[in-house]
Amino acid sequence: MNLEHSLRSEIQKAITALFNATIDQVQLQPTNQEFEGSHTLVCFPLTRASKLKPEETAKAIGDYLVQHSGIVTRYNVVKGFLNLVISDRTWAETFASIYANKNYGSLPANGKEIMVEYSSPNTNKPLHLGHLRNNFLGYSVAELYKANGYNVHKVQIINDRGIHICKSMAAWKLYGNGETPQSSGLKGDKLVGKYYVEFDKNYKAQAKELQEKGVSEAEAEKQAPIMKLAVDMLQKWEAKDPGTVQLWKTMNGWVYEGFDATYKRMGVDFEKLYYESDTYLLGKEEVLKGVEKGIFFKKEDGSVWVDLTADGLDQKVLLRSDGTSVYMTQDIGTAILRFRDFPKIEGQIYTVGNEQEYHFKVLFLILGKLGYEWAKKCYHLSYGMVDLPSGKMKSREGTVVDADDLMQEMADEAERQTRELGKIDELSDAESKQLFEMIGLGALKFFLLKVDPKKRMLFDPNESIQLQGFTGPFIQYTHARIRAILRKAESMNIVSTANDLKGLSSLEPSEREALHLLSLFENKIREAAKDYSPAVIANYAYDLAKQYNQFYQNISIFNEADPVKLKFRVALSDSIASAIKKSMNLLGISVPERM
RNA sequence: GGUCCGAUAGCUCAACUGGAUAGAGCAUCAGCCUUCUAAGCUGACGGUUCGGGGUUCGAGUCCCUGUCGGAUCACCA
Repeated sequence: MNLEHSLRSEIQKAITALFNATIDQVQLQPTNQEFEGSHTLVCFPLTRASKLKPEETAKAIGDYLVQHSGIVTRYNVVKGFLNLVISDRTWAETFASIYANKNYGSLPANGKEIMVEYSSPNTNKPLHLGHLRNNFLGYSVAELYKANGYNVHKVQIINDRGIHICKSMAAWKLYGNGETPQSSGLKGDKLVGKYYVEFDKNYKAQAKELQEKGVSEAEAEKQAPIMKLAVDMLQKWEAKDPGTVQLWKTMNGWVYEGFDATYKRMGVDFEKLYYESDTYLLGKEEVLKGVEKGIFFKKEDGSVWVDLTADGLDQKVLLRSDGTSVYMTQDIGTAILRFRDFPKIEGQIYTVGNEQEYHFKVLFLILGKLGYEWAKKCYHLSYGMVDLPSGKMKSREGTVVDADDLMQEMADEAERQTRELGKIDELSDAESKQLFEMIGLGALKFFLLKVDPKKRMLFDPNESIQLQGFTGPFIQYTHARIRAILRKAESMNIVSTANDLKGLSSLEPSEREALHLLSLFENKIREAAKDYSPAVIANYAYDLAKQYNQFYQNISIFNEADPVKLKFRVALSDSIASAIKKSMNLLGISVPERM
């Protein structure tokens, strides 16, 4: 039984009976704290049907509901707002049905499939803070769709080819002396990243030197020997030169090993990986087909373009005059390949930063022009940049926050603060370590996910390691607290069944509030997926935990003499712990048994 | 310059998509551990929702306009 549905239908009945009208949009909202009640009907829009003043309309509906619905016990009217008080018996029934439903918080399978792309790094540099937001977001949105009944495929596209990786390769060849992750003790992605920096340093020095000799800036940038080497390697790679391909494979291999370790610690996973080196040729084919069909056009120099002026955009290049593909070409190929691999998906969600909004607008238009119906179901989950207190992250200024380092710092800080509180003496070393990791990552993920994804956000390191207030650890702590209650109940052999709870006669305000929040869980799961926003769940989990703590503070569970109330309180605690756990799991965060 | 985002308490963020006296956390101050975990709870302080017009029963939310930030408009990815 869904309380809100029942209430809405009772209100409809009342409107029909009283005013002989049907209203498609019943405006129901939570009641403000200062008034009695939980649900409020906004009556202003109903005055046209009722032909009464808002207050009179509210009163009429209120009276009707009290007399006929069996849900509402009393009401009050403030201006045009009808504040409804739900009977405790109804609350008890609502809770009994939630408690009996083991799958509460997961909607039934809907037979639909969807694909979520996230992460999608370049292979020349280690992952950083921006990737963390991307990964946590993508992972969470995928989990949200699962909870909404979808079959979800998590994928990424790895940008494994192009000039960027050739730069690392060139620098390694020149200065590497055969260094490997094994010989250096460096993580593979870090090692390759080191040579990317090395490239940049030498490149700049060489270009500067040339300029001092009187070469123009543009020319110097082309003439720098290390750049020539990188470009040469790119051409050799495209020509499948064995030595170059071998080095490319080796260095990318190092990067993947490094990434795997980072992904593992982040707790994200992928069903299938796509590599641009595999998809760019397909994209090229599709573009050439498009030229034949007259969807795209070729210029005299041989370059291929799409004309999007009719859509209010520009002309956009799809193949260079030398016939090589650009970023867009690859993305066309990747998209098509994915729908071949997973024919049942209805669409794709691309988790990519908002600096690429224009790119995806163009991509979806092109796919539509190529005749793919599913282009309409492709969505760019565009998220804002992560700024530091000092401003944007800039690799040149060394302000990039490394993903591995950050996760380690969070775990260390969690350890420091946990030890200081001294509550975990009975845990083994291994358990403790696991707990620090859970808390540190929980804090980090929650910090990055609690903000609306669309908005740019500020990452303040000092604030992110906070474990009090609106944070992941606060919620984890609440869960651990409830688990302690449940362990005690178990040891006292207190077992609650949905049937026991029907005899419940009255509720305390804090119980009613907690129960009300609990009843909103599935709505929140729908809303979060619809808006592609884990922040909805983060806020919900926080509200729920906060409300539980208030209940916990006000009411002593085990001092209750009435056995039905005692059982109810244990059962309510159980259901809330479970909702907290599921919510946090939707964010990719685990919750501990004790902390 | 064109297009698209954003601006809410000292700071970081909410506000159920047009509803009531705009809410949390942090910070500051004052209370609460003999009780189920004080990573908690209660209270105080804190607002011209960037400025100016408009739409209507009602605007932080919609429209116009100005200011300030950001992104984007490559034969880069």
